[in-house]
Order: sequence, then C-alpha cells, then structure tokens
Amino acid sequence: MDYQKLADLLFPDVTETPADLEARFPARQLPEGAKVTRFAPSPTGFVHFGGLFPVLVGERLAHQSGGVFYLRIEDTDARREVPGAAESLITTLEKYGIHFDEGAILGSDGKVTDTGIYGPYKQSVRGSIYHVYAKQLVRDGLAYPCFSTDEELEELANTDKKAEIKNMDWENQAAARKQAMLAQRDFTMEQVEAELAAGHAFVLRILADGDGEKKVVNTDLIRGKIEMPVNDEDFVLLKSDGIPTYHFAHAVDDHLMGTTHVIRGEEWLPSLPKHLQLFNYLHFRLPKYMHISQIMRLDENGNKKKLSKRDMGANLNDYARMGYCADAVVEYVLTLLNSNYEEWRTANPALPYTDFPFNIKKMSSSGCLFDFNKLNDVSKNVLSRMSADRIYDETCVWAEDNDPELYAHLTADPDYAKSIFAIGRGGKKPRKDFTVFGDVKPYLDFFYDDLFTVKDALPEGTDMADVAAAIAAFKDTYNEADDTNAWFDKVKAIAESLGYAADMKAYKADPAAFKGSVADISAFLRLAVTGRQNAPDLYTVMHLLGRERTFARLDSFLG
RNA sequence: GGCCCCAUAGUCAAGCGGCUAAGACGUCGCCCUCUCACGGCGAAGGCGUGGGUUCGAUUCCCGCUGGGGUCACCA
Repeated sequence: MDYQKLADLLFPDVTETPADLEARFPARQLPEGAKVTRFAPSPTGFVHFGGLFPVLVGERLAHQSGGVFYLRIEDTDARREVPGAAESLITTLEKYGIHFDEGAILGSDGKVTDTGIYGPYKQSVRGSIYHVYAKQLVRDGLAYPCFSTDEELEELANTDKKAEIKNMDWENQAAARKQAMLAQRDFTMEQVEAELAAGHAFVLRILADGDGEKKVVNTDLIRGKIEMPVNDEDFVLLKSDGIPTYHFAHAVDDHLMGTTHVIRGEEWLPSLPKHLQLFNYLHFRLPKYMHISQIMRLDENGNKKKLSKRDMGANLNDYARMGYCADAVVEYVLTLLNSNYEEWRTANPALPYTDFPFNIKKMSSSGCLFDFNKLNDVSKNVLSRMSADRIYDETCVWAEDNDPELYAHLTADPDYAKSIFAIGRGGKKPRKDFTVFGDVKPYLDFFYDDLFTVKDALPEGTDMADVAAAIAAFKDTYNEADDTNAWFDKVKAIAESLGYAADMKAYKADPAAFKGSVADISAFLRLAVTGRQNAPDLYTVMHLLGRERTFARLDSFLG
C-alpha cells in the first residue's frame, strides 16, 4: 500500500504539514513551572455544578503558577449543540469570577469569538488543522479510511451492541465486532478510489497497535500510577463529516495550544489509553493528566449516583436562583477539592480564596456526595463575613431578579438598608442570620412600615394590663440619647415596678416569687416593635426605626 | 460481562506500621443570654470483609464484597 498516495487521495486539499503548524503555533514562552490549563466544555446546555471542579482546579493551578488558563469550546457534535449554550456558559462562569486569559470570549455582538494566538478556540472551525495531522497519520500508515457505517459493521459481525450489554454475552460478540472492524483495514487502493468516486463518505480510524495484552502506564496527578491495557480498538478519528472526535481533537488541540495539565472528570479515565496512543502516533509530548472524581448524589435506594442534569443543584445557574452567592458555592467546592481549605479559611477569614495555596496533593481520589448542609454552613459563613455594603449590593442583585418588592425597598433608601445590614456585622463573631439571600426579607421586613406585620402572639396567659403599663412606662422614660446600658436599666426598672424580676438569676432561682422577669417585659416591647418574638438587639432596632416610628408601633400594638 | 477507579462515623475528611483514630457539617444535651443570631462546653457515631507480611496493621500485598465509571461517527 502506498500510504502517501492514499493520504493525497483522502486529503487532496491539505497542503500544510505538521511542521507548518508547529511554526504557526510556536511553544509558549513561560517561566519555569508555569502551568497551562484549560476548560474545554461542549456547548450542550447549562454549566453543570460538577464542571466547577475542573474549572477551579485549572484556574488555580494556572494562575498560581504564573501560567495560562484558557477556554476552548468543544463543539464537534452539531447534533447535541444547544444554540446559545456557549454564550451563556461564558456568562455563567463570569458570575463565578472565573477569569480566562485567552480562548473563547464574548464579542461585542454577544456572540462567541476569541482572543489569543493559539486559536481559533472553537473546534468546529479548526477543521483544516485536524486534517493536516490526519493526513500525516494516513501517510504514516497509522490511520485508514473506513467506508462502512456502524450499523453495517454490526451487521457484518452479526451483533447488536445494546443487546450485548443487556445479555452480557459481551465477549464473543465484541470479538466478532472487532473482526468486522479489522476487516476494514484490508482495503486496496482500487477499492478506496471506487468508494470515493461513488461519493461515499468515510470515517478515519486509527490503526491500533492491537496488543490488548500489553499494559500502558500513566501517572495520574491525583491517583498516581495507573496501568491499563494498551488500546487495541480502531476508534474513529474523523467522523464522516470530516469533524474530529473528542479523542483526536484533544490530542491536536492540547498539543498545539501548549496545555501542560489536562484536568478533566474521571469518566475520561477509560479512554486514556486511546489518548496515550494518539500522542505517541503523533509524536506529541504528553501532558500531565489529572482525573477528578465526580460529585454524587443519593438516589431513592440510597446508592450514590452521578449528579445528573435533572437533579436539583445540577445547573450552576440554579444556585443564584436559590439565593446562594457565587462565592459561597466556590468556597464549598474548594472545601471538597482541598481538604485543608477550611482550616486555612478559619485562620484567614478576610483573605480572598485566591490567596489559598491550592495543592494537588490535598485532592481526594474518591467521589463525594453533594451535601446541602455543608453548603449552607459555608454559605452562612461567607455571608456573615461580608461588609454591610457588600451584602447590600449582593442582596440587591439577587432581589432584582427574584424579589422585586424587596429590591424596591432596599434601593429606595440604600443608607437605611445598609445600616440594617450592619447590625451585628463586622466583628469577630458576626451574626449569621442568612444562609441564602431569600433569608434577608423575613429577617428585616419589619424595618419597613408597609412590610411590618405582627407575626407572633403574646404568650398564653399574658396580663394585658402589664403589657399596657410596661409600654406606657417605657414611653415615659424613653430617651434616644441613652446608651444601650442606660436603656436597658430603664427596662429593668419598669420590670421591677410591675413586680417582674429585673435580675434573671434571681428570677431563675425562684420564679414563683415574681410575676415574670425582665425577659417578659422585653418580649412585650419586642413584639410590639418588631412584630415577632425573635429579633436582633432591640435597642439598635429602635434607634434605626427612630423614636416616632417606635412609638407609633407601641401605640398601635395596644390597639 | 471486560477494563478501570474508589473504600476511615449520616456527610466531607486527617492519618501515611505503634495514636485514648484529628477536625468540619449535621444530630442531641448543657452553658452564656432580655429574645434571636453568635460564642463556649460536651455526647452519640467510624477504619466493609477474609487472608497474608510484620513483634505490631486503619496504614503494605492479595482475594472477596460493596459503590462508581466506561465499553459511540457524544463529549
């Protein structure tokens, strides 16, 4: 077989050589140790929560080492492509603060375009590049055209793949299939010419070494040494429309774009031998591989399952809707990614997560279960650490889309709203009232007259005369200039005058000796002013509301 | 079924041959406290299993079991 002739026959339009491409895309000039990583999603829908794992790892590794993090769109399957998915993907990641140094970006027209000298970064428009290498493989006798469709192949082998799996009579049928595929290798130049002349399409298959008994070894950055059978399957390189499969595109792109570390989900592990073989055939330097465990969920039977598209929390955009701020989600993922992250966070509450020394060695090789409890805890802490200004801004962004009423109130008087958010915030032990932004409104609605309602009731058996007396006395002695201690001393005095214990210890020691305690008096006031039994520090609340509104509520409470 | 990955409490996890087997979330109890939210203290709960190796295994090796992934002209 004259491989050169075959190559020309198959790819008559390809005039460039791999050497030309190498010259066009010279190696990157980066400092020693700099890592080049990428996120390479296929635009088939929303960004999956699990996608955040490789994204964060890639981003940290690249930027921590002074390297490059780029975005490549793997749109080689037109049938699965969802219009606008690439665009929304970029927008979503942006909201999570993920910055790409090069690759696919959003143009001024809102469409995907790109930036960087190793492009284009959309695989669908890199066809001619793949063909250069495809031609080389054919010329080297390492790839061949196959004119049979998958169905025809199965017919030849008298098998049905789906049935094989079900019947589990895999081995024999798989062997038959393989035989049928192998038969395709035995073509003659005349046959190829005839097929091409007839206008038949072909797929380009790799000519696999064929010794599945031998092992190939690779050192995974997380799992260590992995030993697998050498690839012996003539897998497809180029589909019949000339577009490459993932495997081929991965090899060519990551080589040309200078990727040093391939970070991807563990579902790729089984196809690693294919990639090792391809890099070898192509004489490409092998990147380092890291296969990340998948995030799981629990199904009805209590088994772990991959967090799939339809599951709650699978869509990264869901979190914004549910009221989680992007930082919290990122922080949660980081705690799963690096086991010492939480420890670091506790020691460095104020630093941005980008200051955390991300370490591959601290990554776990087993898949973990998604845990809303933990996310909630992380989120609560993230929100509690924010400044009043920041949480005001974040809440507004959320409320604009999800709670117009709240949004209107917050933005009507930003300073007032911020002073509400400032309650118990900023110290070493900040209040932790919010897990999600949806918690904000029920927490602070009573600060707004038109949202204020009396939600809770006085305890059973409360003496209304005492309530009225307490409120009257409170109004009589109220002085806005009082500090919190002076204020509370007056409340205590009122309690005492009504036969309620001013000292809680005394009350607890002998409850029967009093009608109640200062806690009860406070509860009366709190209920009147906030409409509920539980609220932040009453003194502060009253000062934010102001004397007039405080009194108005005290008055209307009595009816 | 073949191949591959994984295996410490309900969850996430330290551990890397000798420990009363860290810590976090969740759960429960107590304390603090004018309520709440914090904060503090404490409790319950764990090395899947059988063989080796070793003076000694959670730790190293093998089998088993369990869970997961994968086996496309999808990525």
